[in-house]
Order: sequence, then structure tokens, then C-alpha cells
Amino acid sequence: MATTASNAHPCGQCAFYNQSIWEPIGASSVRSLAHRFTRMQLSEGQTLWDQGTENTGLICVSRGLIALRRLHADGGSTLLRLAYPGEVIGIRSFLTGCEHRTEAKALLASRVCIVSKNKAAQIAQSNPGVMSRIAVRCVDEIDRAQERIIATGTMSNKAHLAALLQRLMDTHGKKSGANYKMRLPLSRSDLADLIGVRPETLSRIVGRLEKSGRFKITGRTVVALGSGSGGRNSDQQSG
Amino acid sequence: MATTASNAHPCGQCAFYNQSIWEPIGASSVRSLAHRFTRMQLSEGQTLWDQGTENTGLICVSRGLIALRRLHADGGSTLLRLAYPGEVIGIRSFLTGCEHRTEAKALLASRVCIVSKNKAAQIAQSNPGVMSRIAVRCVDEIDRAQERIIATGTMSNKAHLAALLQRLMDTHGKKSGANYKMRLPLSRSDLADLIGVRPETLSRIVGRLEKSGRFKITGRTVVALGSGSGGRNSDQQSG
DNA sequence: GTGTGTCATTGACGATCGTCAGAAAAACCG
DNA sequence: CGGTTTTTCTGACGATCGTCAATGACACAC
Repeated sequence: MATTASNAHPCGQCAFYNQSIWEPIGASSVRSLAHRFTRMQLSEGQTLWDQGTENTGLICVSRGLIALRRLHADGGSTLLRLAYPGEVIGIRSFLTGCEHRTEAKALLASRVCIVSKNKAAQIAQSNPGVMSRIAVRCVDEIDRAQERIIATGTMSNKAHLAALLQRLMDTHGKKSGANYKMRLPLSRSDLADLIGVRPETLSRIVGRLEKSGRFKITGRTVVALGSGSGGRNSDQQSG
Repeated sequence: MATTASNAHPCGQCAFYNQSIWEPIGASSVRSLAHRFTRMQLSEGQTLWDQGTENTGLICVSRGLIALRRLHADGGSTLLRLAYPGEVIGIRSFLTGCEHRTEAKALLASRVCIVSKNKAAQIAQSNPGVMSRIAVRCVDEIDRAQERIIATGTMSNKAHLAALLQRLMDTHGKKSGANYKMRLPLSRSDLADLIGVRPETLSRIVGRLEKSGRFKITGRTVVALGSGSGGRNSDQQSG
């Protein structure tokens, strides 16, 4: 599949090559792209960028999980997005030229691939295919945000939490006998953020959810009890 | 300012020309763009497109106000966006090629300018400047959605409603003595949607808000009482 | 082991919300 | 104008939430 020749596409070895925003670049750009292509390892909890700093380029998550949080003046914060491998972050500040409006932190040990701002701009502004893929990534984020808005207004908090845990389980869960099991990559506070309630309330919702029988939650360990099919979904609608 | 020559930019007469996504097109494309450029009048309540239908092109709101709603399987709906003059709608389905995931309806008598799907695609795919502007419009929508998510989780519903009314007043309000006055373009049900509560609850929040003294609300008439400065903002944070 | 700090849970209480049902007001139509 | 429909408001009640405060669980350093 992937070659290691010096003129090979730097994303060629990436599992997400087909969806890469850089996939459409012409052969002439490959070498220069490869030249400004940086990989970076992040340990759990490490900050990728701080809110208010300048954009340094377009960043593709290669491994792990990145959290984008908006910090408020009153000291609080809101978890706005979880970026999984294959997703591109920093598009907002890249396209607008403004500072980062979020903070980016690794929730798990992660690896990211960075294309410097200038090089990315040079390529994107001369290649509509690349720019188009960037725009599609924006649309993906619009979809995520709108689904979240709809979920908040439509579902009960308990159902919303169940849907969230199921989505996380689909991504992070491992089969464990008849059940699925995962280690939550999120603190209670982050979970509360995603549902839109206070941490104390989340704790109570967790309790209620456990009593309904679909999940067993102890600390950061969550088990989805497979009653019949294996716990795909039952009372939520997600995208 | 604007010329009526046949090779003039069709958006040249538009008040939003400078921000138009078509502004970067080269002279060669101007004529063909003008050729597929359609204006359309919408009366209050008229539907621009239905959820689930095919995208017909990129649509710029020229006058009035368009509401984008997501209709749910259970018969309910969620008001996702208010599109004001200068804004472009239909980007999502245009870029992805999927069906419309929302319904578009005029809340006020409106006028929209439509560039057909094929022509828009032809131009955007050969002009990174145009594609870049489309992407920036997507970023704008991401910002709006995220601000809404943050507002929902951060403010009380009463403060949220106050912020919403103030934003609407900034756009629709007319000076009336020492106060500002407007006719709400939204039903109570739509207001409730935007805040994330049921209509009955909204009615009570309106009552509480009136008692706090900043607004006087009767039917669809809202008056912002200018105590001192003229009622710009006082207890909310918006984008 | 003990102390320390962070994170998570629990309890209590008042405020707010969702729901159901009915009344009132407004808009619509002939 | 009267009759009809739609929208909005009000009341009552149980469920849920936010807040404050205290407790419990856990990791880590010494």
C-alpha cells in the first residue's frame, strides 16, 4: 500500500489517507508538503495549544483523542469537541486567521500530524480540491454541533447520557464476555459538560441510568450490559 | 457604484457584495454566473425547500429572514438557524451532495438569490478563493452553533432569553422614544426551541423576564426599556 | 502509614422544568 | 359580525436541577 520513497505522499502511510484533506494535491506539491510535515507525540493530559494563541497550522489527529475546550472568563469551561483519529483540528483559526478560541488537550496518549500554517495556506489556496475537503470537514463539525443541540432539546438527560456512553462504547469499548467494556476517557466534569448539567447532577443521572440496567459504571470503568444483541442502541437517536 | 452592463457581477448591486462568496471569481466567470443567477421572492411563511429534498444550489439571503428547522420523526421540530441577509444557506447539502437535512421557511417576506448547483460547483471547484469563502461561511455557522451550546450550558434560561431578545432587538428593533421596539419574527414555540425549553415554560420565563424590568412583551411586540444607555446589554455574553 | 490534594458522591432544600388539562386571547374566514 | 381554529397563557403537580455543604474514594508524596 504505502511506499517510503522520498516523493511519496506523507499521509500515504496513514490509515486515513483516503479521507485526508491533502489527498487531492498534485505530484508537484507532494515533496513540499512532506517537507513541512511534522509528527508530534502527546502524552495524556498534554496541551496541544492554548486558547488565545496563534494558529500554527492544520493538525490531523493520527492516534489518541484530543479535547477542544472553551475556557470562560468566570473560570468555567465547556467541552466543545472530541477529536478522534482521522479528524482535522485547527481549521477555524486556520481559515479565519484569528486566535484559537479553544484549548486543545490530549485526553489519551496521542499522535498528531501538523502541516505548518504557511504551507497549508499555500496548498489550499491553489488547490480547490483540498479547500473543498477542508470545507467538508467544517460541515462535519456543523453536523456534530447541531446533533448536540437537537439532543439537548429533545432527549431527557438520562437518555442523552445513555446515547453518549453508547457512542463512546462504540469507539472505545472492547468485548468482555457477553458485554462491552471501556475505560472512560472523560472525567465526570467533562461528561457533565457534554450533557449540559452540573457534575453533581451528572452523578445522580449516572445513578439513575445504572438502575435502568443497561450500564454498570464504577469510576472510569463502564460496562454495557448486552441483553440480547450486545447493546447497540435502544432508546436514543444519534448521528 | 453598481453597473447594469451585461458583464457586471450579478452580486454587484447587492449590499453584501464585499462579503459575497462569489466576489473572487474572475472576469471570465462573471457572465456565466450571471446567466444562472435567479432571484426569488418569498412571502411570509413560504417554504424555500423541504427537508429531505435535493439541493438546488447555493442560496444567498438578500432580504428578509429564513428559518432552518430540523423536523423529527416524532412530529416535533427544532429551529436550528436564523439566516439573515448576506448569509448563504444550503452549503451543507451543496458540499456533501446529500439531501437537505432541514426545512427552510421564510419568517418574513424575503428575497433570495440562487446560483444553480451545477454552476456553483463548476465555479467553486475551479476557484479556491470562492471555495475558501464557502468554508469561512461554514466556520461562521460552527461559531453560532458553539455559542448556542455554550449559552445553553452556561446561562440561566432567563438570561439566555434576555440575550436572545437583545440580539433580535439589535437586528429588528426601531427606536421608539427612549426605548427600542420590535415585532418578533418568531412564534413562542420557536423562541422556546432556541432556548431549549417547552412553550409553556417559555411563557413563564417571559413572565419572569418582564418582572425583572428590562423588557415589556405583549404578543409579538417587544419593547426594550432603555434604562440609561438604551439597553445594549447588561447580563449576557454573546458572540 | 500518614498527610495532602483532587475527584466523585451524597444529602438537603429551594427553584425550575415538563406534563397534562383547561382557559383566554388572537388570528382567520365567511 | 359571529363562528372556528390556532396560538398563547395559566394552574397544579410530580420530577429534575442547581446550589451549598459535607463526606467518601483515590492517587501520590513523604
